[in-house]
Amino acid sequence: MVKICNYGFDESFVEEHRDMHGIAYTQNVLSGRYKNLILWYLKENDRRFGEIKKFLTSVSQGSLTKQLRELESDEIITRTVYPEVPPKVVYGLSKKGKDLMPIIDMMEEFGKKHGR
Amino acid sequence: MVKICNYGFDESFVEEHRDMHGIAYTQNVLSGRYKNLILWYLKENDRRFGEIKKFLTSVSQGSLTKQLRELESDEIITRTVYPEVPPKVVYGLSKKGKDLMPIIDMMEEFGKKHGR
DNA sequence: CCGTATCCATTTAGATACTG
DNA sequence: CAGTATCTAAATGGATACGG
Repeated sequence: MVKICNYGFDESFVEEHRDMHGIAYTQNVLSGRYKNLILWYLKENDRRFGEIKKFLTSVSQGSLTKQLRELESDEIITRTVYPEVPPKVVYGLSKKGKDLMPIIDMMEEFGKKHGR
Repeated sequence: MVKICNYGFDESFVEEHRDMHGIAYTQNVLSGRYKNLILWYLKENDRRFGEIKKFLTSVSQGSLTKQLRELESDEIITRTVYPEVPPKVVYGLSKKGKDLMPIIDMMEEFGKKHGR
């Protein structure tokens, strides 16, 4: 399938499904092993790369970088580099990312209610 | 990583992150290329296998079956077989699945607002 | 400290053929 | 009609080594 729009559905599919365009987009933004957890963690505070890595005990550095880059390019999170030695990089929610928080909250609620 | 609880995080991780147990569970339930779209489609009406397949123009039969089986085993959807010839199988939202609808709605809304 | 690059393992999905 | 079985392709994530 040829991808357009960075969210995994081809042109004709999107054309035929204008109605559900939105849900496909959001699914793509959130698709990724750790993205929900990262956003949940950023909800309370901005965090440094190392903090996030430590929080997600089992993620590899490469995978974490990839997920953060995707969230950044989707403009869900911001990335601020402090030109120090050693370097310091802080991640935080963008305005768009904050718009996502009600969804994160409801996912948390649903899981709390129905998860084992 | 050893999987427990069918949602991709190992025992020690879950133990250390009781707080966010819920979000990990929900992410797992919704993870899958077409699950959001299927749920969105079932929101209005119960649907037959063939209808869903036709709606998701690009999904293969095997993939669709897999996604439906997962949603069924997570008790998000119900599957009703009518013993006719030719067979008729109808999928619908369970009570738990209906609990998911506010999340689906908000995802749709977010995407409508922010997606290109 | 916070990455990138490379390679490899696992997971997930599509294509095709066949069946009650 | 609504599957199952098998094979293959693609996407995703982990491990390791190295760099500014």
